[in-house]
Amino acid sequence: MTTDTMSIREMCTTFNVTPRTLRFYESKELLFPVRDGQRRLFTKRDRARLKLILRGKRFGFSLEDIRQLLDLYHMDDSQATQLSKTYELAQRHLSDMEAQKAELDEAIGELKAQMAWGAKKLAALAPDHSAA
Amino acid sequence: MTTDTMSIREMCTTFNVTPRTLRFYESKELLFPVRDGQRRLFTKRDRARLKLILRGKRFGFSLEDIRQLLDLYHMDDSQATQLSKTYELAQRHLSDMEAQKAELDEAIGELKAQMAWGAKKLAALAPDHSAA
DNA sequence: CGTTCCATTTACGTTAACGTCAATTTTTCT
DNA sequence: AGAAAAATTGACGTTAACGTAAATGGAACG
Repeated sequence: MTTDTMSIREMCTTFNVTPRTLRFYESKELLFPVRDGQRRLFTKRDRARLKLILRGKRFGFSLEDIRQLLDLYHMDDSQATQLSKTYELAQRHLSDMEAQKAELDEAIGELKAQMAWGAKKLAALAPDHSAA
Repeated sequence: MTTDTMSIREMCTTFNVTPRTLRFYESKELLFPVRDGQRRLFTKRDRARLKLILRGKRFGFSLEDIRQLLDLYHMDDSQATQLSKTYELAQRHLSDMEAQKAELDEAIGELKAQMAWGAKKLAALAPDHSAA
């Protein structure tokens, strides 16, 4: 274990984000890199958080939503006063996600049906290429 | 069948959107209400499209993405030249959605695990209320 | 027939999530 | 040491997806 921390460049290539994005997330208190003089060093914790941030984004959560959810993932025993509040927030997000899953399943089914229709149309328009 | 079309107000209450949103979608060519003089009348087709628009939004698709997908859903036989292109777009979106579904399943599992941890902490902090 | 209500158009404002550019340090390489 | 490369801090710009306000125009109602 040479370092255990990563430079901003390493973070960018690893997670495919820009430096600006990492600084922005720090300014929004989503990440807390330590400092080596002026330079940022991202810890394992930052990496874990960033993974969750990027995942949350893919699900359409706002950064502010994500920031609050991260509190649940990284809550330690000392700061457990807000735990209950955070727990409720997580409950709501879980409901959202399960509803989203159900709808996603339905949408996938519908899209597949439409694509079957489209494939049929395509076949009708170009019957020559069927025996390639 | 008294009307078969809906006023902008009816649309708003039915779909829980603002008039501005409907006009905005029309300006972006996502909806095509007919006119009664100046006033918009939304057809059954508009309603079907709006449902898909709102669903797409919930999945994090941009309006431009959605606009192109709507072409697949509402493509008629005459305008089938672009069908192949649209079909490929739909393929990509379908892949995205299935990947999203897989990730969503995983995230739900993780969030549930975290919540179990949180519930345990909560129980440890307030052991008195267990026998209500 | 005047007023009140709803719809329309035009146009500027807003928020989130960064992008981009400039001016400075700070490193790193030779 | 000196030059090039990389990091930092402002600060203004940008895009998407509407919000909001002002002016105008029918129409419905007592």
